[in-house]
Amino acid sequence: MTFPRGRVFVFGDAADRFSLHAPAPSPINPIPRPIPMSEPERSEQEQRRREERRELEARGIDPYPYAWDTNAHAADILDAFDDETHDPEDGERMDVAIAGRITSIRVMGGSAFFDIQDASGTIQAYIRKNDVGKEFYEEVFRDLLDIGDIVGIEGYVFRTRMGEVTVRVEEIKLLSKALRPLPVVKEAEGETYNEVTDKEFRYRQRYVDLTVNPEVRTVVRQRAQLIRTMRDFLDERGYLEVETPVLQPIYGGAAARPFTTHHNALDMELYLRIADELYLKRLLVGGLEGVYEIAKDFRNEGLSRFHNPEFTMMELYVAYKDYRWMMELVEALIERIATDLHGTPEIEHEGDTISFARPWERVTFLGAIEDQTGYDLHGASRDELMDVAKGLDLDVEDDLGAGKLYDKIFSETVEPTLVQPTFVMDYPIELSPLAKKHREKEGLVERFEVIVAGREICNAFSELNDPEDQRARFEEQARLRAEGDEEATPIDEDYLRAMEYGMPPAAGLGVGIDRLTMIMTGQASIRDVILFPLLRPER
RNA sequence: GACCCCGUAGCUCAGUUGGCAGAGCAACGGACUUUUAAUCCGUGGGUCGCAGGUUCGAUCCCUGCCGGGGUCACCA
Repeated sequence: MTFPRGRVFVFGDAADRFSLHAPAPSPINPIPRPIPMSEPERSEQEQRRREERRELEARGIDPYPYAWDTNAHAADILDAFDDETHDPEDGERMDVAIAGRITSIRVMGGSAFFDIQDASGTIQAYIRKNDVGKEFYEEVFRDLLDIGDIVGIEGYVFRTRMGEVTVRVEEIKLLSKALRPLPVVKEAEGETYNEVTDKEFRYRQRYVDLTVNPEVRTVVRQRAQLIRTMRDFLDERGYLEVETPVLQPIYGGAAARPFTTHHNALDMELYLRIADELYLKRLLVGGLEGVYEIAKDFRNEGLSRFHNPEFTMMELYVAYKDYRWMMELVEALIERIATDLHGTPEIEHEGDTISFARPWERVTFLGAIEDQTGYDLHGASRDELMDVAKGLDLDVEDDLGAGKLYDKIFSETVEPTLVQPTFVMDYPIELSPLAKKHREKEGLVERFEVIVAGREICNAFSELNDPEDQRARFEEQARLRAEGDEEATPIDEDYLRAMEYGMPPAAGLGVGIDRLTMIMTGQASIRDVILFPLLRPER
């Protein structure tokens, strides 16, 4: 605990800008300014609220006190009297202490109704001049408290003439004075008025969005529950949650361009991880058998409603299993997540009913392409793939390799058609430098993706554990890289060294948490499931 | 990266074929002691995203820029 050395009295806005104790900036050691020189002019309402704050202080009321004890949340109180005939004043009086933000005030002379929003929801409060005193009611409550302020109230529960469960205020304490006006959103008969809809406003000022658009909180909670269910599911099976490096000297595990950064003391370039895969599989070498990680990956790519440069991935690796076993696990995992969130494995998504009930349909990569296009691409050469792509009128650049061509053909012709969860199995080897060769089919690997609503949400394979094959695959990647494929991964010698000690056969899985959350919560944009999506800086 | 759309009060939005910038809510003053988008009377509030250009005059027309959204490209 530290105390300010001296109190700086503030008479006007100018005094807010600099502490009297701040050392003068020097060219050698510039002092970062907490508030820019050209502070924007304050609106009438902002000035007004600052005046109210000073008036509160002049009256000896701390506008930012330290704590307030509560014994309930709004939803608890409403739940306790959800029966419309049950009068809270029948029987024992229910005393409550709650805290939250004032979202509406309706003054009617000597009494007033106001709404308090807390984490659980909103409840109405009722305050009377006679209960709290004329001076406090008129000069503090009515004149100095505003919509947006955070308060604590104590009182008892009753039901109004209109039947609304309400807290009769016996004590009210300001807990935080809001110096900016909160947008006021009103609702009646299913209509919402003055709803804050501006996407930029909502993403940049998510704190306001969360207050004025309660459905955002629902998505936040559902995302948390989705991750909790996933973690429970994995823990129940005995898999160990681990953490691997974000800062990596060599990146790998996916086809993507990385972010670079620099470590000063070691004077070395580092990459932010694009996947967890190579480190998690090192742990299989170490004998951990079943490991998973839920973490952020970073890919230096464009933004869209499906792409945020940092995103959350769950990766799981289980020793002695293969991709067929992993399919069963994925079905069980996703079905449980859907059921936990919605009470049923069926969800509504963009007009479709999607059922995650097991078992899901299984198709093969090349089989699905043949069904959609009529082309059998088994054993096709790069040039043949190019001809097919052009025959399908796809927009392809002339220098694309076989892997990219397969990917292009598949994602253009097959992916959009897969609405119900579908396993797509057995990918061309060119697309999958870390997956084990198919035990029967030449030129393919044992890999599957799960496509739902036309989007990939999982990627998994029987993990390649033959160090010599792995080296050959890396060398192929290096060749692609030399040819200009910036997403081809570099050779990771330490990873090969680990594998040379012997990695057990294993099944691996990656699940994109953001995209899974989009589907499970019905959100059309990844920015609606990420609290603070990357935006260009404000100016 | 390309193309299309958008940016007006704290919020939601009108608007000006180029001529003093509007409404509802919010705010402020007043009335009202169980309201329900509370109501009633009154008042104030704007760099019309930014910078140029055209024009007697630009929020409006033109150009560039900034920010956002969408589609495409790339990607998971």
